[in-house]
Amino acid sequence: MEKELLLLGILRRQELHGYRLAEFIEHNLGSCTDLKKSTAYYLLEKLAAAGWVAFTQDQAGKRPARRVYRLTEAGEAAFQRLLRQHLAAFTPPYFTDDIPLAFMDLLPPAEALGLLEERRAAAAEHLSQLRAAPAHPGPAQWMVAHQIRFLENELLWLQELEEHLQSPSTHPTPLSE
Amino acid sequence: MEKELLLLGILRRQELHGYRLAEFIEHNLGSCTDLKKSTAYYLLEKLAAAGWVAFTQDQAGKRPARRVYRLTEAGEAAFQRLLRQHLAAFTPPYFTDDIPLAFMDLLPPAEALGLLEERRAAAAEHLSQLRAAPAHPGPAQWMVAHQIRFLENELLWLQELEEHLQSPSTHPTPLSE
DNA sequence: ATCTGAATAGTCAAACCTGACTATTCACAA
DNA sequence: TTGTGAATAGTCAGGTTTGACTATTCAGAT
Repeated sequence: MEKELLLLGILRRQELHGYRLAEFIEHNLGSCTDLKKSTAYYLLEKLAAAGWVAFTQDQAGKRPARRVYRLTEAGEAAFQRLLRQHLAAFTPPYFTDDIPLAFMDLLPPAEALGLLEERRAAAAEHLSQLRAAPAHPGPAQWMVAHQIRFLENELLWLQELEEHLQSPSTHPTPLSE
Repeated sequence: MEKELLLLGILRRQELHGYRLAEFIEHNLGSCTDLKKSTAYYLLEKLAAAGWVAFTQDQAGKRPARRVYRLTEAGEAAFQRLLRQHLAAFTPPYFTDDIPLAFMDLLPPAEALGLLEERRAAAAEHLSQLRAAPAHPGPAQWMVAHQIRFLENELLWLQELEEHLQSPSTHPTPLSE
């Protein structure tokens, strides 16, 4: 339900139609969520069916009427409940990028090393993109901060992984001690 | 395609029928992937349609015939290609748990703090579960190691977040400097 | 005045994923 | 030998997500 929570939280601040909402998410939260435009439309209909948002038709000129969504009272209650519930919960994430690590041993160490260096370069690039971002002040601050924190840790981890591949003996194996 | 890569990599080592495959994943990789049994069946059919795996009917007694899947040559080629491609790539993960952070400021700081403490306790619990796991040696070593590394960083980050909530002035705000 | 490409606004079929369900076999206790 | 619960093996309807598509409006170039 986290995506629903996000939509509720945004609509709570200001009423919007689907396109604006999706645009807002893409521009402000693009680095923190994978919610796509078509998913947003889908979820808006679901929220409307649940009575958590309502909409009015906004007929401007001859173009197809836009649905302008706003939070209902039931929606506000749901938002409050979901916010608390999900703030207290911890869900371990799954890293799809980790799957190839399970088969690294099938490659010549030198090749694996080269590929991991590519990966680390991509991660480093991504991190500097994030750091360079317009530093827009807003509710996404903590989300971005966490993402940065995560990436910094990833870079360290990838470096250690590479060091292990270079000289397995002098560097600790994963779960060792 | 990472999930497909995982299935290919497992079938490459040994031919299996759907149930064994799903069981293997659940037991050995449960903490690292969210691949479910029914998804495995779905993907197996997809892989078969693509010609990357083939199956033989294994009729034992009166029970419905089991499909025993094995890697084809095309599957081996695909595996080699996908392994290199995904080992070199970096895909930023999205943390659904971060979404509520965007709305933390709507709660009284004391309440937010309490909820975050719950979250950190859950994360710590999860970490010790992982650490206590049977330390099965296998190809999943690096995946588990990464997960542990990630969780350690998460705990530190949550602690800092809590400290900031307790005394915003003396602890740095997210993107500050 | 008209043309063109970008921005706006949204739809839809197809792909993906999952929980809940069915059905058989097996171990073993009663 | 019969009943019971766990393990085995898989299916399927329904929910979710997405890329690709349509269609309108608008700003500025020609």
